[in-house]
Parts: sequence; C-alpha cells; structure tokens
Amino acid sequence: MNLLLENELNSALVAVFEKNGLDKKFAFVKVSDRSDLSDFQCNGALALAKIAHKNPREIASLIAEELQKIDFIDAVSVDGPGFINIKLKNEFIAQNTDKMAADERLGCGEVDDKHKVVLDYGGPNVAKEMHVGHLRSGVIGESIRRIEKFVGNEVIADVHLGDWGTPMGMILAEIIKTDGNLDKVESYDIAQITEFYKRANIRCKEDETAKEDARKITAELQGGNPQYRKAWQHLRSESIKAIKENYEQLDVNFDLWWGESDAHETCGEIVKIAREKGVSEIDEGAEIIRLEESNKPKPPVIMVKSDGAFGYQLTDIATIKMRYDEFSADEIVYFTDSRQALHFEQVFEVVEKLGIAPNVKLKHIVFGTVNGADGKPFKTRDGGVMNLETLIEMSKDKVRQSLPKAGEVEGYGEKEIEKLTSQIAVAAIKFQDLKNTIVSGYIFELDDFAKFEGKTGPYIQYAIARINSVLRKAKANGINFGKVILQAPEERTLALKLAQIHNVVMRAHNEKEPSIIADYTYNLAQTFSTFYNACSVMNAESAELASSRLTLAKLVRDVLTLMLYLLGIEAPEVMLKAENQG
RNA sequence: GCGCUCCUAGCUCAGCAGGAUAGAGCAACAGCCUUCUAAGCUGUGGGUCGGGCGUUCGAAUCGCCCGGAGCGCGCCA
Repeated sequence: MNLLLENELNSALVAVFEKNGLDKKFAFVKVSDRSDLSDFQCNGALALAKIAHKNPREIASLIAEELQKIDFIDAVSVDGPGFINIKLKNEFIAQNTDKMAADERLGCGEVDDKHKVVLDYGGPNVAKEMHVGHLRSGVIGESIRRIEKFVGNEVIADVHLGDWGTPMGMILAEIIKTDGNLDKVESYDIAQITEFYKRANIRCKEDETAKEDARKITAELQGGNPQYRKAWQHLRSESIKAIKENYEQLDVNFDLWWGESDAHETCGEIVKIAREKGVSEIDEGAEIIRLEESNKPKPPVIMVKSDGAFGYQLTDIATIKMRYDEFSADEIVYFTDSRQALHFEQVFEVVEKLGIAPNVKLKHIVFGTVNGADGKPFKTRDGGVMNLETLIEMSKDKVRQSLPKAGEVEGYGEKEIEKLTSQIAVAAIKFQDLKNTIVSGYIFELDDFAKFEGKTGPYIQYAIARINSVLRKAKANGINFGKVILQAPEERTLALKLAQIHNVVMRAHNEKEPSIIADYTYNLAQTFSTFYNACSVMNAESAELASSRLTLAKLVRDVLTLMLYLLGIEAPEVMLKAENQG
C-alpha cells in the first residue's frame, strides 16, 4: 500500500476518460512543473488531440469540467495549449500526511513481483590496495542492496573477489624471485603483499619473460599445485582482512564473500557443456566460443587460454550457473564501470547460448569512471591512485575541525566524538558519490569529499539533527503530536513533497539509480529548512498548529532518515559544533 | 577503422517515454542570528542546452550529418 496523492487523482481521471470514450492510456497526472499554477498536471489532452486530430483545449476543457466536481479537488484549470492543472484541497493533503505519519513504511509501498536478486558489486582484488576507483561500485551496490530489500525483494550481495587471474601468478613469481622460494609467504602482512604486487606489476610490464613465468605459475596454481595453493590462501585471507576493514568503515556490506576461484570447478563443467553443445572450438591453442557478429563485431570468448588456465570470462559465466543452481536467482545485477561493458555483453551471450541459467534476468549497470581533472580515470599527481583509507582520513580530519574536542560537551567523550566524526565524514563521501547519476561518472575533486554545505550528506544530517532538537524541546514543553493542519504555504509545500516518497523509491529501484533518492532527500531537507525558518513549533499561534507542525517535523525526520538509510548513510542524533564555530 | 558513452550557467551536475518562464549545488554579489542548532534561510546576476539539418502545432529531449572528449575492441582482469 502506498500513499501517493496521485493514486486517487489517476483513478478519478480514468473514470472521466472512460466515460467520455477517451483512451485511458493518457489518464494520469504528474507532479506539476508549475507549482505556481497547480499541484499536479495532466498532459493527456495534448497527446489525445494529436491522435484524434482535435483541438487539445477542447478535450482538456471537457476533462476539466468533470474533475471540478470531485470533492478532494480544489481547482482545475486549462492552461496554455491544453495542460490540465489540478490543485488539491488542503484537508485532503493533510489527511494523507496523517496517514503517512501513522504508517510504519511512511507511505511507501512494495513491488508486486517480489523476486530473488543477486547483486555483484565491490569486486576488489587480492593484493591490491583499495583506492577511490573502488568507491563507486561498493557505495552504489550497497545502496541498491538496501533499496531492493526495502521494496520487498530477497537479496544476496556478493563481493566477488578478483582472486584467480594472472595477478596471482605475478605476485607468487615476484615473491619467489625475491626470496628464492615461498617459505616466508605466511609471515607477510597486507602492506608487504601489496608491495610485492606493485613490483610484480612493473616487472611484467617491462619484461616479457617475467610475464611468461607469471602465466605459468597461474596455470599451475589453478591446476592445483599444493605449494602455490597454500601460499595463495595466505595472500587471499590477508587481503580479505584488509578489504573488510575498508568496507566496514564505509558501511558497505555483503552476504557472500565469493571469489573467482570459487567458480573453478564449475568452469570445468562449462567447458564440457560447451563442447557437448558444439559451440566451442580450438583456435590458436585456445578453446573459444565465437559470438554473433550480425549487429556488431565482437571478439570471441576465450574459455581456456593456450597455456591451460581459465579465462576470466569463463569464471563469470560459471558463477552465473552457480548462482542459478544454488540460489535459483531470478535476477543477477553487476555494478562495474563502463570499461567492462563488452565483457558482460559477451558473458551474457554465452550464458544464453549454453542455456545454463534459463529465465534469469542478467543486467550490467554501467557507471562512469571516477575521473581526474583531465577527464581520464583518476590518478594522483605521482601517477598512483589515492587509496580509500587516505580519502576517509582526510574527510575525517576536516570534520574534526568543526566538532568540539572530546569532553567539551557532556556525554561526548573520545568514543562518541570519534563515532560522530566517522558518521559525518562517511556521509560526506558517500553522498558526494551517490548524488551523481550512475552512468555519467564524475570528476574527482578531493575537496568535494570534505564539503558539508549545500547538496551534501552532512546538510541532510544537519536537518535531521535540528528536528531531533525540536522534538526534544517539544517534549520538555509538553507539546504533543497532533493532526496535520496546512495553513502556511511552507506547510503545504512540505506535505506535498513528503507525499512523493513512494514514487521516488520505486523510480530509484526500477532504474537502479540511487541518485534519484539523493536528489529527493536533498530537496526534502531544503523544503524542510524553509518551513523551519517560517513555521515555529514552539512559538506557533495555537496549540493545534504546534502539534501539527510537530507531526510534520517528525515525519520529515523519519523520511530523511529512511532515505539516508537507503543510501547507506547513518544519521546521528545531534550535530555538535566546536566553540569557535559560528 | 569499428563499437559504446558523453557534450546544458565561470566550475560540477540535474532535466531527456517531446510540451508552458531550462533547474540545483559551488563560486560571485546583497541581506537575515536577544526567536526551535547560521553545517541554515531569503534575494540578485549569470545559459545561442557542442554545431547544422530534419520530424512536429511544439525539440535540451526524437532522427540524420559534422565537430570535440572518454572508454572498449582474442589469450590482462
């Protein structure tokens, strides 16, 4: 059950359209583009007129006349070429607001076709430091995970580690080159492991024989060489430990910690299935599957490389089979940047060809890369990428400057201040990322992740903190929650904005686009701030009005808190301020 | 060369199942703290929506062409 104001309007419109023999496909309203003229508008008359070759204003007038009679509608007008502008009665909006306040889901409905969805995001690699390039996938994925759950779907989130490719052979080769053997591997921590990887990476770029060694070791590792396996286990578990720390700080969560290596056995099965179906062939020593090239040229999928190791596409294909077999997933969604678009096109096509996951919806949500000022994927000045840890610390430092020191405020010792710092810093970072539409990517500006004014996470947290403060004061002054009365324009605007929640969540869900929620959340916080400035609770003209405003304020707080939750952001109870601040 | 994505205010971006004066944030400028937290609010200035052609009563939104940017294109993942 959702509490959209549009529902009643739409069904009223359908009745009017049917009565007049008009195609009810166009019988719907949307939030008005002209809030000065109306709350909602219906553009159906324009579309109908085009088809029927009639005067749009005539059709619009016909509809408007019928709408006038409806009791919850305040005013209807036909404007411009044939827009139908509708204003609702205040009492109707107020009642709806009361219902929202009483509803535990705040007026937001669930999806009709609940299903099971596997989300594949994060995708960190063993032995590689997590950097800002890893931010988007994790942050977006976490938000989608929460949205999916909230709308009623069953969700399984898989981090899907990169733990099975040539980089594994590269790092083992590098360690052997340095130590002469793998005896010391288990004493290495993540910093040392990362160092080895960096050196391996440089070496393999310059030295073809080093690359050759790495490939050989990779193939043997995959083949089951016990010595390599044992060393690799250590690299893997050390990496996971470090990765978990990073994700924990950002509140990015997973149900599964699968990796490419977990698909190894299934990879073998896939190769067999492909052979049986006769879709694979040997070409230049590799076992490949050719793809349709009718619409555009596409390289074939290399299942088994000429050295016997599995190609990375095969692990993704095998993983889909596993998710289908083990979880009977209805939908699998991947979140990676646009550079992997072709990869997933190929993978999905092979899955289809082999029939290993029938009726599973496979989606690749492509997002833009995090770019530097030069428009290319972000690199720091020294050519590296900024690691995630540094970014978080930097943002925290900025937050600390605006907070009181531990002990300065009663009840806020070191632990509490540190928690506040992290909540605000993480909000700044995540919101900064999430407010961008997925596809477009963004320019990485270090300062943006430590900004707390304007369209930022802390701005929204601040609005929530102010409401909490009002609620505390109201309680102390004996003001209770009451029925919503819409008197001031700021109250009305706020109530209308609140009523959009269901549509916002559903759109974000359908489009897999958290920025829709981010945008709305900021909008609502802004609308609230205007209301807050104009409509005092404590000094309201009457007790009824004070109670009404209190209900509105609390509802706003609850909606904002829920929206932040869906973005993966926490809302602190208070936002403290350092002495020297404002 | 082929394919994908993109080009909107000084900067970073929304808007794009065609519609009424193209919106935010930042930056700039002018106001607002004996009144519920000024991480806030109010207001001002700023745009030939990359260029052209077309479809349409109507195009930032759809189609084609051109220009510019980024990414990808068989044994890296």
